Amino acid sequence: MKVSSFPIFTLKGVPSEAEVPSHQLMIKSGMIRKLSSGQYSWYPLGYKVVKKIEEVIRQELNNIGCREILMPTVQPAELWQDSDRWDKYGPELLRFKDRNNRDFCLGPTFEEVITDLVKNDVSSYKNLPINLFQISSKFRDEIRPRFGVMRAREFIMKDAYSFHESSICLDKTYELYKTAYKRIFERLMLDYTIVDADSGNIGGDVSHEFHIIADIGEDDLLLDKNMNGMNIEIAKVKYSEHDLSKLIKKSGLTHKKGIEVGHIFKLGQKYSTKMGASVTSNKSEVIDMFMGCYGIGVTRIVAAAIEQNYDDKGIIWPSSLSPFNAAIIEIDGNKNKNVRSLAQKLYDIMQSKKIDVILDDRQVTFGNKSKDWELIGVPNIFIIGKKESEEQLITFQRRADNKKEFVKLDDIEKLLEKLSI
RNA sequence: CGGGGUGUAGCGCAGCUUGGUAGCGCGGCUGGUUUGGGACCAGUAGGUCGUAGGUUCGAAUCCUAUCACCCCGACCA
Repeated sequence: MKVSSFPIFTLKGVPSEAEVPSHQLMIKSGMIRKLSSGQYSWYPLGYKVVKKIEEVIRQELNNIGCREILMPTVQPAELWQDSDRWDKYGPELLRFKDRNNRDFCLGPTFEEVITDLVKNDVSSYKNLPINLFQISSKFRDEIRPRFGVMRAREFIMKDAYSFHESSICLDKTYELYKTAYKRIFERLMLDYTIVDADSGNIGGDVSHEFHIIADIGEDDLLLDKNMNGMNIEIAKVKYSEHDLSKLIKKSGLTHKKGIEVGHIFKLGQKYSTKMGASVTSNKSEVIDMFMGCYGIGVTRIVAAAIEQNYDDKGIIWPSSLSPFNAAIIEIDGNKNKNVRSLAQKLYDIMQSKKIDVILDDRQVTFGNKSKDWELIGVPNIFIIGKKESEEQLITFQRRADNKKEFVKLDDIEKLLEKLSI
């Protein structure tokens, strides 16, 4: 792609409303713009990162037999009344009426809709287990939206649901998701940990949270040397205040801040019983289905990843998340034909190798382009100016350490292979 | 919802104390010179001063109400 057809909107300054690094950098690099409190539009640059995360999730869930669906964002109140959550969920459930005065809400989560969906089509144990997921916008009228997309009111979440005839089958599937989640966060190259958690509003008895460790995290975690542990919420329930501080001292637990990016629950029969989602077993018994649900905060991961990967110049994307694998900066390409043709040549080579590359063909000075791509955080930057074009060289800058080196054009394919981008 | 704070040009801000009809930097546009680290010169466009009401001859400035946004707490991916 070329910048002439891929608009980027970097800023020199940053709006005063952004406090944490990820929020500032996302605005400054032009990934997002605020529409209203907790609501953001995604420009191509930011949305590409979202898509990369979605694709990893999609692949790993498909690998465990989970299939993608899409459900409506606007949900009828009746379903929520069936599950008893219409009254229990609280004001973060945004409610409104349609023209016929019927009550609706914007979906913050989809247990009701999916249970209703599946119960109408599944009546035999022979159809189970079933695993379905969607990646879609959720709306929660948060008490206090914060830190940009970190805690937004409208956000993209992957939510998966499983249905079983027995708790044993649910247990097995739950472990399957846990493994898939580990693979997802490893592929995204993020520093994460898994903790025992409180299942909160969603319900159920067993749950684990996946956290990205970061100072601005909103959750308090107690972790041992192997980074295993629990959310402090759970610890408070399990132990008294006194026992807790004793336990922390004795077992050498450390207190870290985490950003919750994934949460898996064993729901059991909570929703199936309330909503009448049952199947007939091989012994002709009617059984309420056992359910699990499994969430990943897609847009939150974008912010969390930046919190773990930035310096004073900007974002430093892990290759798994970067909107582009490589950026080519041409210096004065509008006037210098040799520069332009060398840049085009490198661009063609990369395209033929299926490298996701952006060529900066704007009519701005080198300093502007350089600052922009360092800010945007593309891991591999290639610079072509007068010197390079005369000597058939390319300057290669690695964003991680900003070191530059000359590479002969003849050696460029070797370099690209070495970088495996 | 409680506490704190901010609303003036696309962004960052000054002006408000002590009322006199809006300014600076960045950005934008035009022309020219530039292009290896956010260039320079000249010109130019852009503002219901968050909104409504009040006080006054006169309000960005004083008063009242209201809205929006940000930060600290309780909720969550």
